[in-house]
Amino acid sequence: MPDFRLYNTLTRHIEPFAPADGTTVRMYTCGPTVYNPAHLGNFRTFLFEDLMRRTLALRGWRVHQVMNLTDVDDKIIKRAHEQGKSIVEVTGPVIAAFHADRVFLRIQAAEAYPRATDFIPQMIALVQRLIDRGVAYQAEDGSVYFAISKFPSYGRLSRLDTREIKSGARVIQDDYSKENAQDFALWKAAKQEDEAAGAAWDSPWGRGRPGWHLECSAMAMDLLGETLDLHCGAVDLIFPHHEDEIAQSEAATGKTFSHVWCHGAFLLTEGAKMAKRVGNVSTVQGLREERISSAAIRHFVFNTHYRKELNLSDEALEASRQAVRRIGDFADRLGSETTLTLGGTPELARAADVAVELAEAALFDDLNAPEALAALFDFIRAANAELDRRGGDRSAVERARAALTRIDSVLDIVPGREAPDDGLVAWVEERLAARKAARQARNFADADRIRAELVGRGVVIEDSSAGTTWKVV
RNA sequence: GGCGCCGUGGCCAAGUGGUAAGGCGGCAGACUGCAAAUCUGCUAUUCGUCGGUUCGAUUCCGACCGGCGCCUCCA
Repeated sequence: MPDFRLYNTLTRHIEPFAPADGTTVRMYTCGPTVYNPAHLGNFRTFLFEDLMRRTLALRGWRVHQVMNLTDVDDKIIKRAHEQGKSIVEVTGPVIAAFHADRVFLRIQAAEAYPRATDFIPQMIALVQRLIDRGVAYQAEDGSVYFAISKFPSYGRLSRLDTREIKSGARVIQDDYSKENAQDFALWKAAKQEDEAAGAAWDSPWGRGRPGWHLECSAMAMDLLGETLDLHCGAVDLIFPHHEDEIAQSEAATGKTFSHVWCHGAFLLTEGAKMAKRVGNVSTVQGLREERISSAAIRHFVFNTHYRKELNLSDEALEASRQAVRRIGDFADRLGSETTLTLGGTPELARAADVAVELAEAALFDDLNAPEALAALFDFIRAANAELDRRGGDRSAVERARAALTRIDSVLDIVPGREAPDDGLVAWVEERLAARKAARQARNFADADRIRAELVGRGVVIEDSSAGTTWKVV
């Protein structure tokens, strides 16, 4: 069994990883708050989690991933209020857009996408459990808070246990009801707007709604059990969100909430964190309109290690677009009947084996996708050179195909080829026939004119001894 | 102020205590009628700066410079 290692935020070390039961990884990933379409920064995290689940699968484990959809929170209620809608009316279309973007980016579906509003009873039960254990209390304002003073290991994940608010920190809101400024809300007493937006539920503490941290704990434990193998998110969730999840979960169960915590780094634009409040966001929809392919976006994201900040730029995106073009050409070549007929060499088969071995080793070592990409490109160069030799061995070609398929089962960066419509095919074939005749007559002026005509409609041709192939770009 | 991350060729980006993967771009060559694709060669004596440890540091330690993030609800 190959090693599998992950960087655990809890210990700040790369350590061996395996699911507790030896077969299925139970993984919780913090999903979007659905008040606004997710931006590319959000999706960098979801792509990191996609890389995670695919790599776990490559390693041979089953994956049970849960990603929550936060469909009740301050911003959603505010938006509902502004638009005179209920929170459901606000979140419905945003959730649909999220999945559309997710599918476009080839992010595999998680096993479950629970919505916070569908788990209110479980959340209430969790709050009750915490009150019963004496670690939560209802304050004068009707809200229920978690008393961090009752949870000694609070701050272990974020290492901010001796926190003090100093200049430079965001100013804390006055909240007279809490016993301690650092206590966080489990259950928020309903306000007028909450009721109006359909964001209030009955509870033993009166009408109210769940706090943000509470929902993740309640849903994770309900769907995956009280101890998870893995919990993922972006670095900004380390504090307070994940810290608070640990506190309320472990205070309630007395068990470890998650063995391993993994956090992805930010996507930056113009040197600053991409965020709605900074106003420098790029959306998946926007990139689609610029005709940036999902393969190029995946390459761009996976070309940098998930724990390192990544700057979005046109230059980097263009480089990824070209890199992915090369991968696509190679995939086409490898997949063609002609290539199978011409066959490969023993060296081709060997290169395929080496590529798989190196890519797996890289991915299993804390998801080193950049190194896996390097292995893939080494393979592409070696394989192209070997294919030029027409070794005649079909099995070598099949082995190379299998290698590409295996590596791409994680990266999924072979660009898709949309099947051209029949009309275009007929036209291109007629033009190519005319060009062939012109070339045979050594009338290169006409031949080049036809080629320019094809390029004008986005058709690029490639002559080889085996004939002329074409593709739409 | 506290905690933490980062700084590698024109651009993007891996990496190791023993002398720098890969991609994009560029240059030259092969192939081609010309292209395209592909292949071959070249493109960092050097890894922010200055010290220290070491036989040896880009990799460990310290200082400094520069960039970024978190410090209560932001992926």
